[in-house]
Amino acid sequence: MTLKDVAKKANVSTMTVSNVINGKHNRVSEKTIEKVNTIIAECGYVPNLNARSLTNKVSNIIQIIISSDNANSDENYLENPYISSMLGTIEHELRNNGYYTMISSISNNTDVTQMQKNWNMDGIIFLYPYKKEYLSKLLETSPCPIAVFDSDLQSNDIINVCSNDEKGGYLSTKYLINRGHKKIAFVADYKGNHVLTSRFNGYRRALNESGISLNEEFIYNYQPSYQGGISAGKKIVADKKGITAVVTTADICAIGVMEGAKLEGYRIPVDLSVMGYDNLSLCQYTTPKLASVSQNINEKALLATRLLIEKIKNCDIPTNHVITDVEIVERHSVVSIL
Amino acid sequence: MTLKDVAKKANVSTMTVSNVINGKHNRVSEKTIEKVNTIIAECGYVPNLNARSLTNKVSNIIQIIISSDNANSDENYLENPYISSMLGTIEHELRNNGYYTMISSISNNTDVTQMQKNWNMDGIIFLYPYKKEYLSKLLETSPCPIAVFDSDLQSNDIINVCSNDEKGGYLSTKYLINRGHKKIAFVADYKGNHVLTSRFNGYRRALNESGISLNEEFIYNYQPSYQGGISAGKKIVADKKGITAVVTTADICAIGVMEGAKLEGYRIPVDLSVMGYDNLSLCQYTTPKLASVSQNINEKALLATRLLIEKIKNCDIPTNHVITDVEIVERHSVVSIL
DNA sequence: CTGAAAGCGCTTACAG
DNA sequence: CTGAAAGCGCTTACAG
Repeated sequence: MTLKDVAKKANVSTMTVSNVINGKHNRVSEKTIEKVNTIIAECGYVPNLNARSLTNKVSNIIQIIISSDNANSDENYLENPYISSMLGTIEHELRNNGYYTMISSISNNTDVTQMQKNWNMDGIIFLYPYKKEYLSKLLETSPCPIAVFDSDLQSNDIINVCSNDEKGGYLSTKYLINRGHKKIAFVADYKGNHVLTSRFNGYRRALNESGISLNEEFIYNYQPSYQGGISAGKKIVADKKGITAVVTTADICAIGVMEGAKLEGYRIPVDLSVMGYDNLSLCQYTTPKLASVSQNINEKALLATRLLIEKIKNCDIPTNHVITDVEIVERHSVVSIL
Repeated sequence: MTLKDVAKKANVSTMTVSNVINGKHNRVSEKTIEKVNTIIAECGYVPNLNARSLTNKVSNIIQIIISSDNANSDENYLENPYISSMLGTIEHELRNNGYYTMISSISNNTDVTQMQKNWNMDGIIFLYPYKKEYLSKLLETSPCPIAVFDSDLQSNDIINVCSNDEKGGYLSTKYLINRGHKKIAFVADYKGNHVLTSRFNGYRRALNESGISLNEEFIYNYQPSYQGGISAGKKIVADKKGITAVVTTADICAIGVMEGAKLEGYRIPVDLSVMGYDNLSLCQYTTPKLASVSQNINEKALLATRLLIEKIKNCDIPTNHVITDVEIVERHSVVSIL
């Protein structure tokens, strides 16, 4: 069943059917519109979007790229709740705006342009911060708008929705200081990662502001993963430096820290207060429930999607760079020692 | 840059370029192949798949439908780790086989055929068990193979990968019985849901087999959600029926049961042993770590994807219906009272 | 081994 | 308000 078939049944030209379908009602008489619509409904005619894309050079498909600068391409990135939650929000918003969502989790630095050209994608959203160099190279040749999250690339040609990471680190640390903690550890190998470095800078600012001098010994250079957290937690107990609280950069790492410290005999939060980061739903299921910094993931995803759609439609948007706010979510993993 | 442009540069016909691209090397001389390939590489030519789909009536796009028979369409289904983990595995396998993945989370019983026709999708995978009636209606008109998980629809026209739910309920219950438990609760409003009913049947069989008679009072008809679990946990403590262990049908519910029982003063697992279901990564982060029934989600996803691909290519596959195995994953939420 | 013709299903631009 | 022509970029089927 094609346009032509419908046209034949309605005794009109294909153009008339096309105009009815595309709502160009000023070009067709009321009577014809009705006749054509009846036939369309009867036959269950559905337009072939491949053909439409071919003529229009516009596909209404948005490509979502999931990956990391991690070498391991066999990882299932969607098992990361941060990623999958974003994807869900983005897909929902795209669909509500008449766009189709194609996803592809690619290995490091694959050529995205190829797939973009394959399908005439209208836009691309990267679900992970990519290396600056990679993105800027991509930008040069990309025929469609691109959105990304938390990138350190400074460019007016890319939509970049960032979280206020410095503030996140600051609030997390401040929250502990306000409850009497002075010996506060920071767990993350932040060097070389601008997101983690920003969070570290917030940690430093909060200490500074309260007249607590930064102690290099309180910085634990472990990966912000569960295993990294466990190692850090154990080390913190073993070190016996009088640390009473920990700032982390990931919930999963904070959970590891609690686990590691428990394994060495600490009680949480009595002996050690712990702050997470991301406020994943996970936080409610641990014992004690984990206090965390919320990134408002859904807001980030929505903002990026809406800006992308606007840019596709108008080419021009007021701003490409947005910084979203963060906030503390209180739970039971922190104790006041005032 | 189109086929035509490449052809012009190479001084050959578009057909020759097309044959080179599609690897029909018996139709082109070695020399021509080389010449064409050089030019393709130079210009970075990428075929337009919209055009190809239009002629071939084959798009290489697989549609993944995410939804539930739940009315609430605003829910972010990808926040369900079971769903997102499956999606990740499926996308990975599709990509490795040259297929493109389009996702759409739709509200209840939307007409999927329309989108299928729109893009000439080669196949459809449903990430949630749909109502029998809906699926069988869809099957009648679908022009492409369909795969689904855990459906109660009996049909040879649909790929249906099911978990052995009866065995899951059985193993879970048996595991508790083997550790001396006799008063074992079952938490889930299983009636009307064939998956949960199968698990309940397994629970009943295990009891039967051990000469423990089924006590209707030990069946707690709560939703297998966190909140449902909390309510059940509280009720179990309040009821004072001497229940020492709980079989659930979802990890999240089991976590709720632990929480509810704790809130009423029980210690877990000393006062109450709890079994989860699904073996989500969540299980490792609770206190105590949650013993669970593993569904081998990745295996299910892989099986369905591979069968679908085979069916697309060959039209004929040995079997449409596969039942995957389940197994117990031991952790610390169960104590032996022998 | 090579290529001219016709067509996939749609839309733009134009003529009436 | 209506429609015949041409084209989007590719491939199948055929002729040489």
